[in-house]
Amino acid sequence: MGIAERKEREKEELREQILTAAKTLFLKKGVEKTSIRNIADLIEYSPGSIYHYFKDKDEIFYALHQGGFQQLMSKMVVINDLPHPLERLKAMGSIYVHFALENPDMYDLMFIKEAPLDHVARTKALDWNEGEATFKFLRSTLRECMAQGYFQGHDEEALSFLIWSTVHGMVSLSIRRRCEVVLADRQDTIVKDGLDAFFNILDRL
Amino acid sequence: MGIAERKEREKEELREQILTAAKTLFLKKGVEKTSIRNIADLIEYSPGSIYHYFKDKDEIFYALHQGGFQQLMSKMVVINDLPHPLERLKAMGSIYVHFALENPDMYDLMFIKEAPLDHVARTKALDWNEGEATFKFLRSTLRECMAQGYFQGHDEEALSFLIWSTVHGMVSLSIRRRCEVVLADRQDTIVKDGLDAFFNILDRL
DNA sequence: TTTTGTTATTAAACACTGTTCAATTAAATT
DNA sequence: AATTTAATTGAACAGTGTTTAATAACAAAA
Repeated sequence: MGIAERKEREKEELREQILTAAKTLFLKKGVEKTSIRNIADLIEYSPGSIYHYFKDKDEIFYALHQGGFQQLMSKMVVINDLPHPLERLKAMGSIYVHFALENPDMYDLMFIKEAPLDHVARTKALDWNEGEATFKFLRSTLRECMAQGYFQGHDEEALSFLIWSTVHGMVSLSIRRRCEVVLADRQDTIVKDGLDAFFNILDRL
Repeated sequence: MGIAERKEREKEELREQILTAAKTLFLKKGVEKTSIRNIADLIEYSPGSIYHYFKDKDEIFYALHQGGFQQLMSKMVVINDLPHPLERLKAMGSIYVHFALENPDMYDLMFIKEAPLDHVARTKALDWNEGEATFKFLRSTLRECMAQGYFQGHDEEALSFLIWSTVHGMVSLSIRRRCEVVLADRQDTIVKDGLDAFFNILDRL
């Protein structure tokens, strides 16, 4: 039955086409200003066709945001070369921040926008695998730090959340332009300076 | 010329009516799902009328978000009773977090959504008075801490940004539902636990 | 009191949006 | 060649923010 497989392959191909078109447009204009009709125009199909491949607009951006997590995770692998867990933890922070500042729209989709999580909530899928894997990676690294005597007396889960919040807070204030006016003079360096200050504190903890 | 004044007053009244209608709807349905027509319906005017009082939709929500800052600032005054600057700093953090969790939609508008800052950018008003005042308040409190010997060797501005980022990170991850699945079992307490862990670190710094 | 000028208000229109659906076309199976 | 299945379409629906020409309301001047 090679035909069914070819059809399956063709269907997957168009699905991929829709996704890359959506990504191109969203990186250029943002999620809100990327319409189904825009995507349809770019791949030269009618708007209605899109709905044979995706349930709705949110599903498209949920699929896109999954790719973002793969991208982020692939950048994380380099930390395996670092033997010291605290160095690994700090390297993770650097990679996270750099990823966010280099791919602000993707980061926005992954951690700030409500669209992908709305989709998770609506499909009653109680898990958000992409985000969970990333958080578990942080937790296990922190656990290794604690096993070596760092951060004694702290709750591992709460501290993981606190660390995540700190880096997320810095980049999301930057991405959503809350620094531009409040810290206008050192706009470009404030996130890096904040991260350095954070690392300093982690070292002294 | 009492007539001109009365007209001015009437105009201001309708402006206020639009604002309260917008606030009611936005707290019930969110910014995106609150339309100009919804607001017009509620105050029993035509949609076009709104545009005699506000340039566009963003200007309405910019005005609303200003009210949010007044609300937040009014809650901050109680810290004046605390003589110790570090206690004041921690109290500020608590108030900030509580405000965010009790008024998630307003916090969203003030610190997460792009709408109000888009308005700032478009009107070429290089300052965002509301946000700046709040940040300056944090900075001055931190400066007092440092004057009393706390946080030695740190850059005051960078540390202010780091502290702001930490509390903002926690509440924004919570508001945008990134905790729900990743930390499902302690959803309700994780922000409080994170804040406690943060205070612990500040004490030991 | 009537005319003039200003301001407020409106309905209608424009160009969009996400989404649904009946009709059409295309392709594979019988 | 006829039938079934799947893909694609254009049109429609109900909504969006915003603009604009016409109208109504009202104060000031003649």
